[in-house]
Amino acid sequence: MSRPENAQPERRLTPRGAATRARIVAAAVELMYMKGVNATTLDDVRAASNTSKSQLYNHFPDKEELVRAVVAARAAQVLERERGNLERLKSFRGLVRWRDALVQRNALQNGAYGCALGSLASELADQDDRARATLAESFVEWEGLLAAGLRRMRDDGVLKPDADPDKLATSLMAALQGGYLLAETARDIKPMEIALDMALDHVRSFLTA
Amino acid sequence: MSRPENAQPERRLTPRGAATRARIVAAAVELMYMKGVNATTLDDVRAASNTSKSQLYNHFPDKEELVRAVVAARAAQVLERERGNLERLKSFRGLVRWRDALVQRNALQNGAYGCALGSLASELADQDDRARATLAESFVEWEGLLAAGLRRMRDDGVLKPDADPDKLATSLMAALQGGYLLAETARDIKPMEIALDMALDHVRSFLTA
DNA sequence: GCCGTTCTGGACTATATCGTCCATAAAAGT
DNA sequence: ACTTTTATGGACGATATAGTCCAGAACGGC
Repeated sequence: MSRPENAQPERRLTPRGAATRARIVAAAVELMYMKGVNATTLDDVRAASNTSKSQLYNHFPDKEELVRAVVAARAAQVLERERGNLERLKSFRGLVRWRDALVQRNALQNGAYGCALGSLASELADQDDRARATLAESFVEWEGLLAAGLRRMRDDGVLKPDADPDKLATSLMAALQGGYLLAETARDIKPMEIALDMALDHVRSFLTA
Repeated sequence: MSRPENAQPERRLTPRGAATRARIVAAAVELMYMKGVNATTLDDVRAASNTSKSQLYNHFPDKEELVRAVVAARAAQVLERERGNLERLKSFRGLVRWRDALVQRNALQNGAYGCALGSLASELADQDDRARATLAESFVEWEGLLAAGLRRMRDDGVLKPDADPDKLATSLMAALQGGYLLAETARDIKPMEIALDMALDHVRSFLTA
């Protein structure tokens, strides 16, 4: 109650504390991506982050809150990257480059682990409603980046006037997520490429030239 | 070694034993769909199936094997259903009916839990390679049902000769899976409809008439 | 009906995992 | 410099969970 003007930081953090917290979250993000949320124990996180039990519980009241921090961190990270890839999108070639970057990145691990956001969503959506809500917002924002680019293309006359940027963005995102899942399961990038190429073809059908 | 001609049944099962085993698997299938595999405990399964610890371990050496049985059972179930929906597919309208059935079913739970196979795949693909392989085969078979229908359409002149049934099937499956995931996360069927409609539009672009 | 096999109930063990606690160290505020 | 707050290490406790075991009931083959 002493600092009513700022609800966010429950407590003051020294630089050292902030660094520890960041190390914990970074380790948890990585572990939960590779092993899954439920299969990652706090002891795994403690070991990987070179911290101790008291540090974990100093920063997070329980595992659920750590998971939420992981979701928030991962979402911020993915959106940051995608902002870089999409904020200047204004041509079909740009969309192809976007596709290529995602495929290439996923090819490095042969599709393993899937989409950093998608796998969290699949595991958490029916288990933690707050995490689900954050993930839902993140997908909306991600689609929003696509939609904004598509809208620019439409307004520039690259896409026909009847192209619906929002629906196209959702379609692209679904193809991407479905592609990730099939690639992860098959341990083969191919289905992801096919899925994205179909979605791109659909966008292409709205091209003016 | 006494029954080298049949590797499958490790042991004889009485009708009662078979019924118990089926009850265990059915309960586990349901629980793991709703709560996730790792979040489902053997005690949950025991209680839901009205069995005891010894019954669980009489039929499955460990949890991992139960999970594999769950994967196999769910895959068989989904493929059975999809066989019914797709084996007579031979028109675009049939494809639309297929889409509608899936959307309607998923709408009943507002998208919750996602695809019965997809959510298992997401959780298990990087955790149990045998489960992953089974799921990968199941997706291939599911796509195969779609591909067979699309091939019939092409051979009947409904689709143009340059339509690629396999690629179209993979695209449809990716759109379906991505749609499931977005719907599950948003708790809203809409993105699934949009994703499938785009994929159908893509098929439509190969229509002759 | 008898005998061996399968099936069942449930107590029991071992361990993994979450979470608590406290003494001490480090840092910040004044 | 001194006090207060924040950070740390790690022992400890409580519980959840996987897995074992065995005595006895039910069942199938003959």
